[in-house]
Amino acid sequence: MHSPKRVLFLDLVLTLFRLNGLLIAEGDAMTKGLGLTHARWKVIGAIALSSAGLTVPGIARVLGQSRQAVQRITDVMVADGILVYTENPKHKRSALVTLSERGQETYTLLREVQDPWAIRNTEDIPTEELETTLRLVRRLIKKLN
Amino acid sequence: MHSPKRVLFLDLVLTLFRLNGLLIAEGDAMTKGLGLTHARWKVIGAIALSSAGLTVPGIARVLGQSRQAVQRITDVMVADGILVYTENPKHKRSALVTLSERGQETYTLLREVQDPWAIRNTEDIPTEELETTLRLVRRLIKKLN
DNA sequence: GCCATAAAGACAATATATTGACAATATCGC
DNA sequence: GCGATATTGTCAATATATTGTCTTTATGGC
Repeated sequence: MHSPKRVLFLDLVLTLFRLNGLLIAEGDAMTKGLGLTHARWKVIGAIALSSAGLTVPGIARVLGQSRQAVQRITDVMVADGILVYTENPKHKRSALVTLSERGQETYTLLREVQDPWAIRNTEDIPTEELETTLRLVRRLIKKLN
Repeated sequence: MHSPKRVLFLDLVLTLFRLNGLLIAEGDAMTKGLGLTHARWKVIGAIALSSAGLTVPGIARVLGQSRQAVQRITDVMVADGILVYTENPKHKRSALVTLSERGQETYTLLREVQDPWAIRNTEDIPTEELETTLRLVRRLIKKLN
């Protein structure tokens, strides 16, 4: 059982855990001035990146967490006036979660720190490598579903 | 600011969050019979994969979390007889965290489910792609440090 | 060796996430 | 349409993680 891919894979998994933690810490540091926590900017980011519109369980699937955890944070964010539950034409019970006007302003501010950060982090990385990685990550996700 | 790499990167970050969650869920399902939780098998995995030996803050760095969170779980695992704090020749105060005899047995059982899983998940993925991804992930980690 | 700076353990407060369970409602194959 | 199955919202208990703070000790440059 000395498959080199086995070790490579387990190493990758561990390294992904680490990157995950660092990304969250980085995001929190970056958004400190905006009154956001990672639980919040993750939700905002997921909504913003989705073209179709997302329900609470949909956000949970995209973020890889339990729908209950997402429900909790979206409820708070709706109460805070950042998000709005809007009617879902495709599902009578499960509302679409959208950005309120204030939420959009917050997202604009988020983009102002996030965009330069994203560009800074990728300027010396070939597009091709980013694509390969994204493809592989998606492939792994498909296996785990 | 229509850098395609920007969108690619943000998409990657979100996708990594998702994979992270799925990996944890998968690991928990896989280790259910061993009485392990993800907080525990992550620590065991980190120790096992490190050749040098790790301290509590060292494990925290590898896993990308706070040293306090790791301290908490290692304290519990030492109390449970899975881990042992052993003297650290390189640092007088910060003990090395090692597997007890029972911890090693647990690790053996862990390997028995983990190895087939790792092989199964990579059998149709070229080694080269795994290496590219691991390299890119490491590169991002370095930037975020 | 000395000293400024960094690292580590410890404790507490709080935030976030998982898990399990239940009722209500959608969805989809037929 | 109908009915089995899956999904969703909700509530509660618990586990896990972050953050802030303080004290104690290492570490590394001089």
